[in-house]
Amino acid sequence: MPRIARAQAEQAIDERKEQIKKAALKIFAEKGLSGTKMSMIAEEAGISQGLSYRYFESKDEIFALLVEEAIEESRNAIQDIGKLPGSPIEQLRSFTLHLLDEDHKQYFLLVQQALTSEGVPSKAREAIERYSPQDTIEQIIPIFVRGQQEGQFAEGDPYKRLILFLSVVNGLMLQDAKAMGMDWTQEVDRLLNILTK
Amino acid sequence: MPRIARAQAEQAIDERKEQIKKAALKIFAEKGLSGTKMSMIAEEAGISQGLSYRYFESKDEIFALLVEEAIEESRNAIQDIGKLPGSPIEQLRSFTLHLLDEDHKQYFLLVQQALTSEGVPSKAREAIERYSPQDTIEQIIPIFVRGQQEGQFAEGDPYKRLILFLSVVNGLMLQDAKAMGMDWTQEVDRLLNILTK
DNA sequence: ACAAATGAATGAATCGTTCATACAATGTTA
DNA sequence: TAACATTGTATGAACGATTCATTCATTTGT
Repeated sequence: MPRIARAQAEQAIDERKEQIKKAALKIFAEKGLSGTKMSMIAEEAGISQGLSYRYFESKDEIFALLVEEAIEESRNAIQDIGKLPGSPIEQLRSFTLHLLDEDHKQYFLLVQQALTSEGVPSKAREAIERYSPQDTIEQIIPIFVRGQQEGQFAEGDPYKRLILFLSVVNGLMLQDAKAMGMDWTQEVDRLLNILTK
Repeated sequence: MPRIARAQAEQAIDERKEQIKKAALKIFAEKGLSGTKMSMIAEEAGISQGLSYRYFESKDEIFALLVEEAIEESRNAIQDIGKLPGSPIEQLRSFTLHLLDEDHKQYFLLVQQALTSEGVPSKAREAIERYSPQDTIEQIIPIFVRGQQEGQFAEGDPYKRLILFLSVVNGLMLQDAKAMGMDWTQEVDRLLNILTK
């Protein structure tokens, strides 16, 4: 077989894999591990029932793979936040908008699902334990504290404030995912009012 | 059988029913219809697998019964809100605290589950259609509008604002139900910042 | 020819529901 | 009061319908 054809074939395979993963991510994020049926993924991807198994070993493999990617993504998103330009409020604002952004939203929700579901594959469990969302909060705390020192943010326990805030964001995403697709990105400033004074 | 003994027996039956319903409500609110197994209800109630069926026809019957009760509750809670003393903010504050109150929280979540689950028993579906949470918002809108006129609340489409607010409250409850039981009631004023200016 | 794709078929697991059995409380008889 | 009978309550193992991940015989496209 010629090199070129082989390379093309491999690329086609990768594209299919991506297509399936993208569909799976959407459903997993919304419905959780046990709530997602392979048939749903197939339908979302526009392929037949069985085809996923040409590209992946099992449902669990897909889930674990996505969780690992989600964590990787999350890690990247957070590393940058402190280096963003602007005041603490603007930094948090960018970060929140980033979270609410379609792709990241799904990753975020996926990790939530992995945290609250039963029977999560061990591969995924380990990945989460290695980098828990607890760490997310601890990364953001310095920004919040700086905001307090500069007088923009309300006083009080930063940890508790941020938990509240992230819970709200999380809840909003879930709500959004289920019910009508309202666009909350316009309302981020209202949400930030929870933190400011 | 003497009157007295019979009356006692009937009361015992009612108590058992309540015990089972209470357990079921807790689990249904948290896990939804299909997420709740009869075994979970039994465990929560501290009884054996099969006993629920001496007191209820089926899982669906229990669910539908609870949904009807929840709607009844909800209707009552909302009727009063306009008559509460104080400014619009204080009225909304009372209302929110009321929602977050343990029992009502579970009813509130149950209705949400009924709204977003598949395969909801027709009895429950009809009850919800008769009195949807849409109405909840419409009942609250006058209060919000008054708040806007008096300058306490931010400008903008009241409907959208309240959807946002209730979504946030809802999300918080779900979060709360899943993760550690943090007490958010202290944070209600922060949440109300979403609505005020 | 051959890989890609299909979707019906499989079979294991899940879970609502039932049922044979045990138990406790009350009633009956002597 | 003691022995027995009766009734309603509770258990948890077993049943059977259904669901769903996975497989595979077949078709499609190149």
